[in-house]
Amino acid sequence: MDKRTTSLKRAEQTAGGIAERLLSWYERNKRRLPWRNTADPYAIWLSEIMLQQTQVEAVIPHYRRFLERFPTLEDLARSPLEEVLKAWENMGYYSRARNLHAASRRIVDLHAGRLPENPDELKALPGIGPYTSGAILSMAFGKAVPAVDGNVKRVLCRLFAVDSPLSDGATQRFITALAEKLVPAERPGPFNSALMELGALLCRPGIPQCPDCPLRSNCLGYAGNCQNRLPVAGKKAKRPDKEAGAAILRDSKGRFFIVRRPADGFLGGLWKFPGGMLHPGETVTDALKSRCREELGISISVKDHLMTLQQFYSHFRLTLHVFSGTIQEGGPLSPAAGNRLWASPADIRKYPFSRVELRILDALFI
DNA sequence: AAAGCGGGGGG
DNA sequence: CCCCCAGCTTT
Repeated sequence: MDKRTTSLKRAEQTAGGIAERLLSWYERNKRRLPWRNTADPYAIWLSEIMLQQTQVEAVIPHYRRFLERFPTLEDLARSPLEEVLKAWENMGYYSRARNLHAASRRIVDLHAGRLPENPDELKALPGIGPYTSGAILSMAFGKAVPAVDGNVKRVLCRLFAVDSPLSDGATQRFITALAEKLVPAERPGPFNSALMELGALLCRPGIPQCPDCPLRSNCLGYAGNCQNRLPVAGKKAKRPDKEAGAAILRDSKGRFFIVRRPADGFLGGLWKFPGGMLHPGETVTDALKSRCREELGISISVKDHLMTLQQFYSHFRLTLHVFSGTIQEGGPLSPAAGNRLWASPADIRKYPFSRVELRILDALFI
């Protein structure tokens, strides 16, 4: 019989015992997390979006602040995107905020303000994929569907000694099939949370804490002493180095000239200081003048070097040279006035910025 | 299937 | 330096 078929059969046969021991362990060892105290589908949805590729400890303060600022789905839907991005500031992956906002409006318009309870309608909402759909359905609506995140993939790879690369689509489908066999009809939400909690607390990347594991007797990885080598990762992409310039342009009143980034691109919708990437062989001064000319239609002169910052992003590493400067000609507020403005030191932190701009403001004591 | 998309924690 | 993190969307 096919190896994966055997594993699926094994999953089906052992599912009951696994769920029982895992849930028992979970009740005794689970962390107290803010989103575990609510039954509000909106709050659960919000937590799952925030937790995408983001560690629990980093999410907690943002989650509390966000719910305080937008207590209900309706509050979120009727607020401007700018305020949602401000609440998302410093969390990264800002498309999550844009999608959350867009989805909230769609839910109000098409679903009477309530999150839909079927997978197809959920996954049709922007920002909700297979994992988040499963998490909402099981945790908010009690449906017996899996929620397969990075933790669950790692746990199941070890539990069933899956040694094919996780980057492979077929492996991912197989893991999901295993999870479907395991998720119980009773308490599917806590079961999914428990599987993730096991991955976060014991079955961690690298060397897992097998002696404490409630599923050790079921674990084929432990039995074969290959748990430390699983899961098998795919190949990783190298991050290129990039260089950019930013110009701090102030008017006679001391206000800062800031520009809003395009809505759907890198750090989309957030504000920045004018400037951009250096082309090969270009000096910072030339790049600043050219990018301001090309993107804003303004002519600037570049004065003093203020600072140089390094910022790491998911797919490249940026060195950002920050210079002061002045606007020579070209009315900065026309024609695209909606995407550029003068911000006073008292007002500037009301606009959403990414991490690197916040570091510049900090360094300038603004 | 691969790339684009942030920021932070930990080894 | 590396890895990983309660992933999704676009190409």
